[in-house]
Amino acid sequence: MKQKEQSVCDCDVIHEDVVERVRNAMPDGKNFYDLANLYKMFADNTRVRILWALSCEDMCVCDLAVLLGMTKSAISHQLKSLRLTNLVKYDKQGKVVYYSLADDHIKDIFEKGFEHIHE
Amino acid sequence: MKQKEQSVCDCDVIHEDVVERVRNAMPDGKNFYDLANLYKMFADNTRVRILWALSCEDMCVCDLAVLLGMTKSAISHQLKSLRLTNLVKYDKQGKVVYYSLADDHIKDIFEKGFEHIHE
DNA sequence: CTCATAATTGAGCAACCGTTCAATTATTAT
DNA sequence: ATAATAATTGAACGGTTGCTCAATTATGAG
Repeated sequence: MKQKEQSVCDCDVIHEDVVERVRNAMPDGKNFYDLANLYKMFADNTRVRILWALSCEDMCVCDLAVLLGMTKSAISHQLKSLRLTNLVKYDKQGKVVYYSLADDHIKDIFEKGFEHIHE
Repeated sequence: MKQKEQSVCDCDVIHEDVVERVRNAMPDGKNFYDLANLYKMFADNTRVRILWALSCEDMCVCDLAVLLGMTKSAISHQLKSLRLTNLVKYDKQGKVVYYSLADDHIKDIFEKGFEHIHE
């Protein structure tokens, strides 16, 4: 049995071969960071409903607020997060800002999720 | 222009037809709640790495701790969350508990995620 | 039985997150 | 210019969350 490999870990390796194989196959840390950040956007009840609504039709902040029974401010804050992670884009026409999904294949992520919870 | 439809909302409907259509197509609230909870499990750097590692090979708590450079306690806490949401299952053999993905199609969720961040 | 080790557990704490509230910007209409 | 409205913004508050730490359970070895 081998000594611990990282100072932060409090135990010995039990299956050194397994750990080595998985470690070698493991993508770079940045990938997981980005992946977790992507899923964070789907991990909130408000955001996931906004994204789903936009997968139906483009909508403005007011319409989303009415649809979800929330304030424009709350919706706007969430839309900002979604903008910063490039999940939605916007189109200002006069006073009204129309939001839409940044790319169609975001719907695929929904589908996979719904598939999983309906089993 | 129509009056606000829910007391919590602070504005009028701009596109009544859009809101109506989306509202009618919208799945039940419970679906979004479950969906958000599912994605929450992928929305943390530690959990997403655990899930990915388990998609490679079954592993015990110690191995995961060594692989990720974390304490057994931290890993065990996260595995509990993953157990409670039915994403992983475990198999105790003597003192060692082996964890594995609850079902193979969890990998599909990864694929969709990686597809999106690599564009 | 006693000891070592794998794993779990609960309390506590710091960091993060989502909403509210009030103020502000931008645009249109009068 | 003034008023009204769509939207954004930043601070603040309360709730949640992920890790640490110490204690505990469970199993196997000597």
